[in-house]
Amino acid sequence: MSEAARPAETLDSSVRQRLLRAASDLFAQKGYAATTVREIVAAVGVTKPVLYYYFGSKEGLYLELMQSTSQSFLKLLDEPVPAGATASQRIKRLGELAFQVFCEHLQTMKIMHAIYYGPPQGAPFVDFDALHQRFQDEVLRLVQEGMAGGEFRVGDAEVMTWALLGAEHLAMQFELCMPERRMGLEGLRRATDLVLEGISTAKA
Amino acid sequence: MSEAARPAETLDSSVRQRLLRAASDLFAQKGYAATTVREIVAAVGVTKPVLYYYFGSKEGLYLELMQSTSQSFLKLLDEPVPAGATASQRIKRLGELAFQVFCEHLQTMKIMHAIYYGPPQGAPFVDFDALHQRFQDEVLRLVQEGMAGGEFRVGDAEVMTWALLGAEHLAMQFELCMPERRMGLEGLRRATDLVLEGISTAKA
DNA sequence: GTCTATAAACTGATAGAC
DNA sequence: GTCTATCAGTTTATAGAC
Repeated sequence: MSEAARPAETLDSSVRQRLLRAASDLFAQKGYAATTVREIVAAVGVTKPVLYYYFGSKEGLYLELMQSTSQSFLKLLDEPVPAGATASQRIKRLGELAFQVFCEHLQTMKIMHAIYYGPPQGAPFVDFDALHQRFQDEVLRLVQEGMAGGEFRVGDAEVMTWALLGAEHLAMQFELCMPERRMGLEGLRRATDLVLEGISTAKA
Repeated sequence: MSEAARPAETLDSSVRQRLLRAASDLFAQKGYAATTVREIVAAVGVTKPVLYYYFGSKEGLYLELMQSTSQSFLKLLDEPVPAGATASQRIKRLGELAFQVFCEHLQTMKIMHAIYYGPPQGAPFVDFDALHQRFQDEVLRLVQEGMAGGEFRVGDAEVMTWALLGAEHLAMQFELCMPERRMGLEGLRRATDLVLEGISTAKA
């Protein structure tokens, strides 16, 4: 509708976007249950019906946050890879893109982690495991591909996947909880390279 | 007093221990804030004053759980290593012991993660970062030791540490959230070996 | 001291005017 | 699209009986 016709700048500062932003900040800081609809709308400077107009409910707003972030990750899996890329390059590319999406949605990732590791807080169920599994499967597939193509040493592809995902998860956790000592994209690259060198047939 | 003189079996099933166990189960399942003192004592079959006698408060009980688990981890850092052990062997040993402690205190670790990643829930502050940092520092030290001794390739010891810790963290996260697909101690060993082989000068 | 009954406050959510 | 006004359900606090 008219919303789609707006320039991008207007969209980013739209009430809808500002509500999403305020909610993600508050949910991340205080938790889903402890954050009230009143606080969210007050932070944006609008009234409650505006929130219900856009999202139907507090749960709807939460789900919008979760699903939009999940979609950003899932999109990475369907993106076309550069022609002629090696398995190593594809693994690195996927890992880096996922890390960037993670950083762009840092507040939402904080909420996800809090719900995932902690009590549900009354928030509607979201299948975080499935998302994680999709990614793990894709990395496993890429490792098996590289192994079949002679790029990686013959071995247990699952163990190699664990080593690769471990670096990824650690980089994400640092970003979330210890930003002052974070690995950053560059640290993730170097740790991933280290693992990839270890499983590669070619010697650096 | 008399408590110290009791045989170990009696200690494990003492009211104090049963309170700790019940509290860790409830905190892990429902969160610290949502768990009432009433529920804890009801689960053990005692009255509230019993809890206040042993721990002073709900906070005191919580801190006892956190500190006893933290101590189990910190003890690993001070334990004497087998004479003549290589850096690889020391790293593997530390990682495996830490993983075992993690599994033994699984419920408490669940609480730690919930507090660490989520809202404080009114729980008293515990410096989880410091504990994590102590471990990371120790692994880094061992990597540097191995590098100085020619056991590991010359490179960025911090990056190597990240790769090693990544596998450890992933194994712990699986144990916590996806026990049905867990790496287990054996998976951790193999992933750690993979990384260690990659940074070793000796070829397997 | 402990329990129950009730009141006050706050929650997510809605109706209807503009 | 946004507002004012208000809903019903829940939690929280407290007063008062036991």
